[in-house]
Amino acid sequence: MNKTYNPQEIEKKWQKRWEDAHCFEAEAGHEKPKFYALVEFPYPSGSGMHVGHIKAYSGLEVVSRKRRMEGYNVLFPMGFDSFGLPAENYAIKTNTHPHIITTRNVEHFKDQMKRIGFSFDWSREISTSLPDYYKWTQWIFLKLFDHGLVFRAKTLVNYCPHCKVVLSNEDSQGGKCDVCHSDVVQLPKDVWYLRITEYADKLLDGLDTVDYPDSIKQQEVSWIGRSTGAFVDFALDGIPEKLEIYTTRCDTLYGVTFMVMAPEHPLLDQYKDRIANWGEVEAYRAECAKKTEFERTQLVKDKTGVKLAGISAVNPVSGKKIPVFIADYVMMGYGTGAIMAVPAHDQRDWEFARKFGADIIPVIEGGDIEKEAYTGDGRMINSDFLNAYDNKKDSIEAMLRYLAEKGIGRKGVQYKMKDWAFNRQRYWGEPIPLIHCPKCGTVGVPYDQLPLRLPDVENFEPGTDGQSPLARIESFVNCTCPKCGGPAKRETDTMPQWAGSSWYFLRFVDPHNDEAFAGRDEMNYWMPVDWYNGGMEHVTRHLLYSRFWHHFLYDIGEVNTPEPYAKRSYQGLILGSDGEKMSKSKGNVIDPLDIVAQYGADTLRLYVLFMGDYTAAAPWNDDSVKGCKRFLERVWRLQEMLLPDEGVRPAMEAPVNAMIKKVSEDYERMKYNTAIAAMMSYVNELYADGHATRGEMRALLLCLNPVAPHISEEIWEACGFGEPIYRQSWPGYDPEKLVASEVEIAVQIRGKLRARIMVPTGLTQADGESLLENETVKGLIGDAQVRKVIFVPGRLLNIVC
RNA sequence: GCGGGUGUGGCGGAAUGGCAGACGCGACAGAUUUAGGAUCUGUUGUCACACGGCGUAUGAGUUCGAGUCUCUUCACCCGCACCA
Repeated sequence: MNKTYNPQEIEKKWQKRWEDAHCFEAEAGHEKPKFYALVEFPYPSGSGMHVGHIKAYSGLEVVSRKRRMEGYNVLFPMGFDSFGLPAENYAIKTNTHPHIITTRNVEHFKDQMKRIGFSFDWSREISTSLPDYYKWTQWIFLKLFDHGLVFRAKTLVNYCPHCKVVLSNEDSQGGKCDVCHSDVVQLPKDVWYLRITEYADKLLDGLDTVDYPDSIKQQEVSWIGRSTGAFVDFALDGIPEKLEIYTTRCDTLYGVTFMVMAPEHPLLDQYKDRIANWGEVEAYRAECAKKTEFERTQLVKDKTGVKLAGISAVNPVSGKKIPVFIADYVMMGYGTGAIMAVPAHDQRDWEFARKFGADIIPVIEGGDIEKEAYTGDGRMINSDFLNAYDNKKDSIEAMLRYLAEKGIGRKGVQYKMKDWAFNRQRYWGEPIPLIHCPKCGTVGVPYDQLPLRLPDVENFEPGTDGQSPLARIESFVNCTCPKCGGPAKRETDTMPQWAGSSWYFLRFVDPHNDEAFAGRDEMNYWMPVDWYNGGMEHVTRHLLYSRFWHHFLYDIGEVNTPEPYAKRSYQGLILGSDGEKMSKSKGNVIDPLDIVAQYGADTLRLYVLFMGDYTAAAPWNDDSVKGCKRFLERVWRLQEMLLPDEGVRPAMEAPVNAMIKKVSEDYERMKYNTAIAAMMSYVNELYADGHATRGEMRALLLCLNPVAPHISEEIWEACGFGEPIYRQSWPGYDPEKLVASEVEIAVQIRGKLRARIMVPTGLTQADGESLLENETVKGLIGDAQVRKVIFVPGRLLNIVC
């Protein structure tokens, strides 16, 4: 060994070896225990990989390499989520087909991933934009359609004027478009939905059966937002229809002093000739429509509204006539779009009542309703038969019974989550396989005609009329109805970005199957995914959507488990060196391939795992990258200190075993930073000694391999340790040899540190008293009376005197 | 407003209720070097010459012992949000 460490050279060499040996491909047999590790496949953007991708993949990369060495059959696949708006926008700009752009980007990404040395199974690569793949996306969609989970409705939708597409609720969080971040507007539109709300309870209950961090579970729970309450019918004066409202506090019905309807409530249009001040209503509506979602929910503290003239409602329990308002603090998208207002016990109603001069009648004892609404619990008052109850649980139950008896109300459940607006008025997505027949209505494309291929177009520009570019292709649009054979037209919307990723993990288990999305045997063996790592930003999008699809496939008997992922984890962001989120505009973006060119892939991998707690955000630091390179160079130079002994010297037994234990455990806990620190400490000990035996070196290289596979393989080979590390077993440790024969413990007097003494290993709690004979300890106690001795073996001796 | 989280040296960060600051960066010193760089060795929370004292956002509490557990206050981050 007289070479210096040259990462560029050895990394290329080992990447080729691994590829030629096919050593990271999952084995076809099903005898071994399996381990399915999944990381979120990327959208192949033109700018290539981001350091965030490296961190996201490196975590399970380490676990996968370790599990292979432990004898598992490991599936660690990679593919590309290749349909999507950025490629299409770029296509419009450069007038190049998105397929060409996507193919180029995929090749670029793949090349980059290989240069990092990730141990992905490339034989199972998939791309969601390829017909072989999206055939099955369409197939699952048709199954959803067949089971009544696809519907079309004209409602207010989230629309991005910049991208010219309808967005789902999940894609417009905070009133911003998920793709371009511009303000989303509400428009009435006729679009396709998937009935995800039908699965709300299953998605909630399923969380109890999986191993996800609490932060993720909580976020899903609050996004689904289940609430239980009651629907109550209010009669309206002079209108034959009842006004149905939703409330979680039906026991406060006696305190209802007015009603509020959302400005968009359909009943208004239906009976507009009975509304004396219709002009005022229309003006208010126009004003509301102008506000963005953001203004309507965040900035507007002042309640606004219009009282409907000529209309009043009747409180169904008290029989009192009460006024009806429209106000934009009531949303059409939640509950029934109308509420019963109880100003004494709801702050929003209270504010509205104050401004519009409505009565405030307390029905729960407590608080001071002159100052604010009282939302706490207490005895019911002014409420007839409910006055007998002193807590809301009982009073709600009593009222529910009453409402049911009288037939004016019923128990109900509401979710914040809305049905999934499932459409894009764009080109680069899966064509929705539905046909509109004037005679038969909406008909699914027959399964044997899948895939319904995306036709070539000349112009990818979305239509100004809100229609997809597909609508301009007559040969695509015009077809015959599969039912009646008559002339019909194809649906021209495409599926949203999240369609292809909602089931991709299933395709990985059997990617070349052309009979089914995946074979039963393969699914029974590989599913569920044992460990899925990805970004926190996907919790209320991809994670929710894919769980929904999987629950559905389970219900129709197509997959073997309801939940797709047994365990989920996430990684923290890598921030720029200025502590800000990396972005091109801030100029703080780090290109991972620059780091590879300068320091090597092993240094990059080591750094992203060492930089801090894996789940926490941490800023990039160039100097720390150098420190990681320095560590690898120290490992490299250990070759100069090598002793011919194949074993481990007695003095090194404890450090070797302790390192193996720490690394083994910490890799599994995603505590990569402390695992690496343990290896650094171990190397420091070898340097302090000035020597390392071959046995001591072997242990280090095996432990280091999952993080820095190239350098460890290279040194392994140079030392002549035999078969490459990818064929070796993970090292075990001997618990007996974890600590040396003597150990230093702390001596405390009343909890204050006073001295450190060496004691033999293996003392038990009972030996504590005997330590009082130690000279150092005797000196500390002096003449004092020992009242209590606390001895924690291996750690400390605390004497109370 | 609701939910979740975080707060430890100059910096990134370690610590099953048991020696706070592992490991790394940076800094300082020494060795080597014509010099710089690289490398190796040492020092590096803070006050103090020292003995020792003080230190994990804040104030209290539990305990032989608290960064860790309980309560208080403050600050910051993330998610949701007129959700009836």
